[in-house]
Amino acid sequence: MTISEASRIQEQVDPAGARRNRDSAVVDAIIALIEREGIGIGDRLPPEIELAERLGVSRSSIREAIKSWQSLGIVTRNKGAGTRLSAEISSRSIHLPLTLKLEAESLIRTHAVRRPLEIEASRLAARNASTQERKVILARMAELIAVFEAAEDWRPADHRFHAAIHDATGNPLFGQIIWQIHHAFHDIYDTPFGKAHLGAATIPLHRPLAEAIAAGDETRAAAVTAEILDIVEADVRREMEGGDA
Amino acid sequence: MTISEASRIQEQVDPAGARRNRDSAVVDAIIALIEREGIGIGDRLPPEIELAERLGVSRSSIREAIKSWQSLGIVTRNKGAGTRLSAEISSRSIHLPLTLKLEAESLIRTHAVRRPLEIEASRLAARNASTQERKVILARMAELIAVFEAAEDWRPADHRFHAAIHDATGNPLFGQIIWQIHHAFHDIYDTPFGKAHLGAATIPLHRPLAEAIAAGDETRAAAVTAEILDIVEADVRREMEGGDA
DNA sequence: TGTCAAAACATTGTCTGACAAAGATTGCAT
DNA sequence: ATGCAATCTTTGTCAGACAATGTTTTGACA
Repeated sequence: MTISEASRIQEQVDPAGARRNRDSAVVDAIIALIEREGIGIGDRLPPEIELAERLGVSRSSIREAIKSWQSLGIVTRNKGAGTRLSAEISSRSIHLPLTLKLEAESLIRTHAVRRPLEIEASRLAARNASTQERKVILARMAELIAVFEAAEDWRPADHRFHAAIHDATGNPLFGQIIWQIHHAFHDIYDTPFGKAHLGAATIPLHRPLAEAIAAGDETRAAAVTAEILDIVEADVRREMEGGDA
Repeated sequence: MTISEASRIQEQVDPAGARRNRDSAVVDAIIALIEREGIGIGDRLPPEIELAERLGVSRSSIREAIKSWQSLGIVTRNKGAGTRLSAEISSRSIHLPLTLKLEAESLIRTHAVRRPLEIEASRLAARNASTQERKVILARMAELIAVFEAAEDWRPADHRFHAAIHDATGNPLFGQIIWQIHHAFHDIYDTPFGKAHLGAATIPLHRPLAEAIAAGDETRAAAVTAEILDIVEADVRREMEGGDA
């Protein structure tokens, strides 16, 4: 028995363990393969035909398994280009799909959820950030303000700044949830309400926020974050009314 | 042209509007069909073959479209029995798939996210609840304490109590997100850490919480909620260390 | 006539094979 | 080297078949 034969057998979908439907077994087998080969975010998965051969199932089954990952945002597929991993996945990943109804109120409601999360994230970052992470936050703040004053599009820099705060909480869930909430809406309106850059008035406030976190002042970090979010919410409400009228 | 022919044409997937991939077009077409036929939660969808014929695409395409709904928890499929809608879906639904990594820290991390959401929910409930909703919260609290003092399983009553608070926020997202987070973990450990009823010590605190919300005292509602969550978190940490040792 | 088991049917699950569409790569001419 | 065309690779869609498993109907029997 050659090595490749042995590995092929090891890779095959376990038919005995398929007390659930085969689909779960295929998903598990692909996850195991991903872990074994060390495929990370941005890397390509093997093509469907190869997966089908190695796992001993048909291409349809592979497609259906990967299809579910696509809708969960774990992979992106492109004709001719292959399938790439866009989020971490492992046997210990779980997925909680939220379905919510998009209505006039949705943006405000989403904001109401984001608000306590962002405030808590700022507080935790002020408490838990390492020296290195505090430096990164200050640096991102400097970049953001520079871009803003140059009158360029400051939103990418804004995202990087807030991502640095989320990283510094020591709890990746904050970043994930906030990012996904943002992402879900970004999918729908590319720029919400046309070209309005909501929250531009908050940019100067990002300096005291960064400084409060860097100084470990939880209370002040939370207060400034609340202030920023209030301004953004006011902007959103104004745009909504303006759009309706 | 017969009526059935006309409706068939009306139903067909619009090939011109398929600037995105066809899959989105198929999904949109099925959603339109669901809305037109008034299919609600628990109802059966037409069989795949019929959908394929009516929408003018192959059964594989139908399957892949519905597959993505399955992974999002919108439908459940059963061999021989058909496909049933298990969540509301409309052209105005959006889906927020969260993927999180399950590790030793997960329960604590999840709790850290739940904490600000629950506190904010209590605050909003105290501010926004209608008279009727305040009555419901008090009633649920009374039930909970009765069950607890009878030494029965109080967790269902606990869920109903907190669900009443979430309902009273006026923002369904709080209830959805908290419930789904809870549900995701419930899927994995049926009872976390065996039969331990974490947070039993918090039940007496539910009375002042309900009363604070009923009285509209935001500050006190938030404070009591924080106290409850602190006790639960301490319980979780104790169990985790006990389990490791 | 009522009940229960078996047969027929309906519906999703999987497989095979084929071609289309579009990105990636290669090789050639300049 | 560069640009362009041909070729290859990979995902997307289609068609048809059979398997697996609920659901409904039928029919025998008490």
